[in-house]
Amino acid sequence: MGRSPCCAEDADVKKGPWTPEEDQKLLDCINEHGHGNWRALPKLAGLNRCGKSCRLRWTNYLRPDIKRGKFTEEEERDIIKLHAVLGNKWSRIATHLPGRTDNEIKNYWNTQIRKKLLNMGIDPHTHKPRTDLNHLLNLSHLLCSSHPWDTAFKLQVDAAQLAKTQLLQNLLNIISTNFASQNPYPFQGFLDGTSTLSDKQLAPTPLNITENAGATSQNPWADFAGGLNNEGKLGIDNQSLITSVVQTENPLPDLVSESLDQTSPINHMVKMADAATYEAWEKLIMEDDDDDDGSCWKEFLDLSSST
DNA sequence: AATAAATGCAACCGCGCGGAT
DNA sequence: GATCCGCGCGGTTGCATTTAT
Repeated sequence: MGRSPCCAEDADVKKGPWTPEEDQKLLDCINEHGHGNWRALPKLAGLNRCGKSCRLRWTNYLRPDIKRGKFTEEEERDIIKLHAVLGNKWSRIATHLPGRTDNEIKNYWNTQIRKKLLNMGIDPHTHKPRTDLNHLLNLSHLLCSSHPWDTAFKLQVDAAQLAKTQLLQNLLNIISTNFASQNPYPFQGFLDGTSTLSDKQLAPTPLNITENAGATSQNPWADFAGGLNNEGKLGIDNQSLITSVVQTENPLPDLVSESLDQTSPINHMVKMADAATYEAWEKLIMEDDDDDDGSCWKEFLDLSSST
């Protein structure tokens, strides 16, 4: 025979929100006896609750090391980076964010980050650009003709902000171009040195903001230098931004998707990847984050929330 | 001010893994 | 080796609060 059933099978245990009295009982009990055996704990604490419910209350709310309050930008970046490698492994992600619970991170992802990524044109499942045309059209619409800076306003708009917006638009152009040519990894060339973009394409070219703002470029990089300085050179913010974007795309293995095609070879590879591989990627990402000033995600998230 | 809709979050549900019997 | 269950996890639900109309 195995063990006896948990929670005394359909016992009339209380469910729903915890009262302060219940919290105190649970705290007192754990302080006195620890929480080695969740099943036995409710009885020990004098609680009419399932052990599972007690464990959840402790890990998600009562634990003394839980950090309360809003997520910082750094935490947000870490979550995004880790999610790109680990997928919805919230508990694994939580191990890199001291004081945050998996439940809290999961909720934050679903309510905040997910929306931001979608607004940025990034698929939150794959961390790759969204390819549906409707979205690209909507984003382009937002960035271009219908935007308030269509007329005199654009003469006054902050040049750096405009540069960022144009950069995003150009990135979308590149992405859509590469997708159109069946290239699922638009930044792969930067990784292996076989970039399909020439130095000429990458080089900044002068741009008349008043004429070109909102125009759709045939060459994705041709008017990349929007918002540049008087010499027509790319501003340092944009240089670091594009570098960050490329670097952020590069270090990752095939990204984890929640909706992987079960028959695809890639999915098979993902399944076969051993835990050590992912741990190595986790480590790499977190180390990379130490060296990174975080400008990439911050810029993107700021930009996203301002549109 | 009243109501509806949207949002955020705590808690529950169900499943899989691994250990105990 | 087979069976059973504790535990932890990810997904989902439901309620309270906030925002929009």
